[in-house]
Amino acid sequence: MDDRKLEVLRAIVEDYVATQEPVGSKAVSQRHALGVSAATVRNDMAYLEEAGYIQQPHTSAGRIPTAKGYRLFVDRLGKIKPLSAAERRAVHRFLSEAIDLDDVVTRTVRLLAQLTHQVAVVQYPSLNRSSVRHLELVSLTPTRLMLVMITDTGRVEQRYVEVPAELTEDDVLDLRRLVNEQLQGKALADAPRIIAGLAGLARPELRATASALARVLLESVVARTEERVAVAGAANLTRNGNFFAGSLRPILEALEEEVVLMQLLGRADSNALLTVRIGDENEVADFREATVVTAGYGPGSVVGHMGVLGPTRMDYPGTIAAVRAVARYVSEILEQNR
Amino acid sequence: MDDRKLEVLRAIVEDYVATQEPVGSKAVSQRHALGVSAATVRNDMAYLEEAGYIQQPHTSAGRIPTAKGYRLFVDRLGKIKPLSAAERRAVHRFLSEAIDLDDVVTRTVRLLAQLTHQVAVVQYPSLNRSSVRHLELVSLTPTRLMLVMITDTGRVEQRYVEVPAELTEDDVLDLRRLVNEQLQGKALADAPRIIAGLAGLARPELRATASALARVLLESVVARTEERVAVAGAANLTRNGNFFAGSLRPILEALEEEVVLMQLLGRADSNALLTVRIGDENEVADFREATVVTAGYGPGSVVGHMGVLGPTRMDYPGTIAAVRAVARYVSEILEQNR
DNA sequence: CACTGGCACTCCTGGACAGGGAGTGCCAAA
DNA sequence: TTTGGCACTCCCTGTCCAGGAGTGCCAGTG
Repeated sequence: MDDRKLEVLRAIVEDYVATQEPVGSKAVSQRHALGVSAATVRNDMAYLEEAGYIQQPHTSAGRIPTAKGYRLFVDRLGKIKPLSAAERRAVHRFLSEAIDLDDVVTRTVRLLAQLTHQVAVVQYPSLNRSSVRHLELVSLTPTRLMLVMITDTGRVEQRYVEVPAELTEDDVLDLRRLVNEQLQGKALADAPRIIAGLAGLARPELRATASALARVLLESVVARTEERVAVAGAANLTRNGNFFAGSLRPILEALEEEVVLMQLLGRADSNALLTVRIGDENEVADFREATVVTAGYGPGSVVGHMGVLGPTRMDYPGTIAAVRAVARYVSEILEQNR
Repeated sequence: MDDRKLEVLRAIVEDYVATQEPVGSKAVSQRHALGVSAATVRNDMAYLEEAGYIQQPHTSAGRIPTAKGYRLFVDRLGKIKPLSAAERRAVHRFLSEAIDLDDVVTRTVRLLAQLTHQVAVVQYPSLNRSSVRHLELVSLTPTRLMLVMITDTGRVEQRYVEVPAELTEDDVLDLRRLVNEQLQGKALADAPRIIAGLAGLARPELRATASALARVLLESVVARTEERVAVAGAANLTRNGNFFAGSLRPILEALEEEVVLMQLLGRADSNALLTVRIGDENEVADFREATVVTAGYGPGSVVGHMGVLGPTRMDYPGTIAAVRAVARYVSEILEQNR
């Protein structure tokens, strides 16, 4: 494949992204300094179409890139355009004002939506890869406890525990000491094993209570694990004239399904720094017309993913840069809070 | 105003809500057993239009209700149609499976969206009207604490506290005892006053630390107070053919602005059990074409509001019934968790 | 051999226009 | 007060036509 043909493809992608209209040979030869005439561009375009990189919505219309064309653009042509210094400062400032972990996630998702003008999705740090920092037991009534678990990513989970017998202050202290001794510093992935043996270690008269506690602990470790996601920027779906072929309906519905969102982000179990899934490359049926750009984040190892969802005709260099930059800053912040 | 005229208005509202098309005199006289001819209905319609209850999109079209018409319908004509027994059971079951307060809110908002086929908004229980049940201090590093506040509505707030001096275990115990002694059981509304005096009560060598702690406490009591809202069912905006005149854009944007949502729900500072704001009655400009049905909820006193947002041409009896029923169940659940 | 200008062809788009239909307002009669 | 009749208005749909943009192909040129 010719160098010039690649340039023609780039021109088509860039113009189409900018104008949202099929781009013709004349426009390409004029607006991009290729040094050849429109007729030559036409020949190249015929080749590119034959090869499946571009297509015509109908005869006598200009060309638009196919998913395969965008893929080539992303892989070989798109230089990532870094954020401006001002943008970087703004990102940094905004994120460093966060008051707790939830706030970091909330701010991140808004920031991504705003920077990219697209729908942003951020996964809350997965519990799986974090470890227990502290467990707190608070007695509410004699037969009711509140269990609060704090992880090293700063996440807090709380649960009510109904216990079978009345507890004294000392009982609660005992239990608190026990669970902390056993679980503090342990990875959540290992927790279920440890929790299973918990009841056996308690004083005989506290066995029943300890096993009720163990049951709830297990739930809160296992059940809610990496379920939560934050979404922002749904309004951006209406930019550029409702880009999704049909209605917004299925997209808006999918955006409220946590399971779907997890698929969207999560399949990137790869540790790749950044993933771009274009059109058909998406496994989620509703997003076959969309592009998803995701990145992992976390202090050292990856504890979650974030990304944006937009039309295949998106500004790839800009979007990729934004996602990458934000993921890095968030990772830094988590690192500091370690 | 004639009884029959009211019946005509009801017929117009019901048919328009059902079909989404202007309704003509013939349809009214045929489908609703009024026992009069179309010509008579036409006379009544002329009157209703004169009085501002209905209007014509253009000459030679049927009539559609105005906001004033809906208002009359709601006030005088709409018998609320209660949920079916099956629905009530489903609501109860779904809500009682919630595992903590956040989960109650999440489930509630989804439930409302599903029951009403509209956009649902639920305010997290306001901190203002709740009181402190327990404060927990966990030392993370010698100069860093985590503060966890548990309120009697079951809400948990966490914050990091950077302290100026290194703390021993005993120091932390001391501080924990102090803040709990002072704040436990106190209403959050009274908390700022108490917090102000906190530093003065600490041992001299802990003064600086106590005042850092007080500062953070104050923030977490005041700042985040009743800021959070949950939204669900945005996809329902696309039902019935994009009901909002213009694009969905401003609506979707408004739904991501917590401030706007609070206005939407909050203005109902009235303790009215249920509020219906139709069209212009809404103070938020973006929702002038919409109807908002809200209800307060809480154990005994109102601690938050919930509601749905939909087109003025909504199924009022059904929607009102659903909002009322859900608000009641949620209140019951909070009551139990007291 | 690659590039270029010219030309006929295709197909979308928007405006103009007419016919059909639904609904109204008014009037005279019961 | 109600009713049937009738003329009128206006929207909606489909058709037609001209204009425009873009293409493919071909023959000519360096």
